[in-house]
Amino acid sequence: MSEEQMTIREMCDAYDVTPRTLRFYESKELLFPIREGQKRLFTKRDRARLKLILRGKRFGFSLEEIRQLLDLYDMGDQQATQLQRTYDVARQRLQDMEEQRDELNEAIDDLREQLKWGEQIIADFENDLKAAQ
Amino acid sequence: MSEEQMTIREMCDAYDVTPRTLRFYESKELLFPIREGQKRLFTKRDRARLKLILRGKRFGFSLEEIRQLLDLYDMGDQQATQLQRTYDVARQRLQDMEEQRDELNEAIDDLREQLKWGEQIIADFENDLKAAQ
DNA sequence: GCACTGCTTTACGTTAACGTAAGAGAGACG
DNA sequence: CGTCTCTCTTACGTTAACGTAAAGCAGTGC
Repeated sequence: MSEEQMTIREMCDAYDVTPRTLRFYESKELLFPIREGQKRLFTKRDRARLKLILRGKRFGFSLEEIRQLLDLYDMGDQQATQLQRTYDVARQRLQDMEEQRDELNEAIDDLREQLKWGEQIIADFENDLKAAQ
Repeated sequence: MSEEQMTIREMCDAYDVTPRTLRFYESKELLFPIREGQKRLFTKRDRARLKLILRGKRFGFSLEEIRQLLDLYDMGDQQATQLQRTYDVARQRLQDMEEQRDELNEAIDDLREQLKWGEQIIADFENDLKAAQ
C-alpha cells in the first residue's frame, strides 16, 4: 500500500466505490490508472479526480458533465472560449439547482399542509372510535 | 371539446405531453380516463391529477412517489389503519425531501465555492492574455 | 503441485420514463 | 366506396450508470 499508488481494492475501500465503478470511469476517460502487468494502479491524480467525480455526482452532474469540469481543473493551455463554456455549464447547473431547491421547498410546504389534514382526519377518526365504545 | 371530457389530443395540446405519456400514466394507474367505445376520455379529475403529476416531476419525484402523493390527496373514506399507513408514507416522504433539500443546499454552497474558483481562474487567464499581447 | 485470493476482460442484465414503429379499427368526408 | 385522420394495442428500442455473472491469468502459501 504505497502512498503514491493504490490498487483497485484500496481505492474501493478508501472511497467506497466498487471495482466495476472504477473500471467504468476509466472506460469513460474520467480516470487514467497506470498498469503494472495487467493490474491497475491509481495515482494521486486519479484520487483527486475521483474525489471531484464523487462530488460532482452529489451536485447532480452527469458523468459527461463531470468530465468537462475535470478538464477545467486540468487545464493549463486550453483556449479561453472552452474555459468560458465549461464555466457557463457550471453556472447554469447552479441556477438549475437553486430552482430545484426552491420548488422542493414549495413542495415541502404543500406536503406539510396535506399532513396537517391527515392528522386532523386521524384525530377525528380516533375520537369517533372512543365515542363508539 | 366538451368542458367535462377531453380527448387524448386535447389533453396533449393542453398540457404539452404526448399520447404515449398519457397512456403510460394510465398503465401506471396515475390516470383513469373513461372509455367511449375504445377511445379514452379524460375527466376534470384526470386533469387535476395530471397537473399534480407534472408538478411532482418538476420536484424530482419518481412516478411511483407521485402515485403515493396522489393517493394522499384522494383520501376521504379510507380505513384508519390504511390511513395511518398512508400518512406514515407521506411523513417519511417529507423527511426524505427535507434531507434532500439539505443536501441540495450543501451542494449549492459547494458549487458556489467552485465557481468563485472558476472566476478566479478565468480572471487570471484573461490577465495573462492581456499581458501576453 | 494445488488451492486460494485478487485481479482481469467480456458481455449481458437492470431501472425509469417514456419513444417509436407496426398494424388495425372506426368515424368523417367527398 | 375509398381515403384521411384519429385512435387503439402490442411490443421492441433508448439512455445512464453501473450490477452481475462467467471464465481465465498471476502470485502466494503450504
